[in-house]
Amino acid sequence: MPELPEVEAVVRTLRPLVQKQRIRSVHVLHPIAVKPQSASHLARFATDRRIRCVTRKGKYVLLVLDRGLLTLHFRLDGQLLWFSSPNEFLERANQPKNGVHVDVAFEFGTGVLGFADRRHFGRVHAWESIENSTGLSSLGVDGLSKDFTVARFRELLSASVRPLKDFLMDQNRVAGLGNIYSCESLWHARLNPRRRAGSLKPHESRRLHKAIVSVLARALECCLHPAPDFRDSAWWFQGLEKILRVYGREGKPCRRCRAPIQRVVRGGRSTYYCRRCQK
DNA sequence: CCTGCTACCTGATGGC
DNA sequence: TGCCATCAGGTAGCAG
Repeated sequence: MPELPEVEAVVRTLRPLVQKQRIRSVHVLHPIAVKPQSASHLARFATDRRIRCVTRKGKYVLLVLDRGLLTLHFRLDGQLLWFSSPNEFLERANQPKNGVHVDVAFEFGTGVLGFADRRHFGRVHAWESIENSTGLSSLGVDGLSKDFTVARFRELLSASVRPLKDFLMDQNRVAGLGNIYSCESLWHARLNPRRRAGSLKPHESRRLHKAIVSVLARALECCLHPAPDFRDSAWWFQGLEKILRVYGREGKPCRRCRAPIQRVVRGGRSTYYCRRCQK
């Protein structure tokens, strides 16, 4: 459940389920999901704590407790599941027949929240404070926040010599963009992914800022309708493909100028762009 | 400090 | 059908 809009939609769905609830118990079924922390640390930390609020920073979900906080990160394939009772959880989770996969579960008075990721990339961590988490504390300005202004964005761009694509993927500059929405933003802004961040003219950085904001807002709208369904393990965001203009369209005509879309690979990640109209 | 590369895992898909 | 290669929406950790 990767990029910022998807995570935001998850947070909004999760909030009414667990906010103000007390965590009765914690079950770590696959300890790899809490690495490099330990199952006992997470259990000790979270058991009997109340969730003060559910929020988000970049692609991290934050469960702020009455003391400390938990972070959930879905990486590539993680998702949340909701079971209406401990009984339902026991019957459905990690059963050999038709079982849904669960790595970590939090039991509440109203139901059980499962964190699932069969690929075991996703993580659940416990922290005394945000500052204690290197990943969290170094995050840049959130792409959906009010602090993401053109002026701030220009400052960040001018301080970097990296290619725009790498710059946008760097969570420590602007937090929340991943591979898909980086490609999409660059396409909307008509900018070549290889351009150096610091080389943008003022009108170009304004264009890119506007593109990022609108791409994220549009995707979020899409992610909220319909809202995530944690009861259905097969559920996934619908209709995102119809808002994508360039991602995944290698060889197909650019929706602006009809030139074929290029795919280039770096570090195992694909970048899609139009050679003709992204300069 | 910055940058670039690899490891971490599993499942789906497509070519032969 | 089976086998193999490739691909997947991400980040931490490391070397240079």
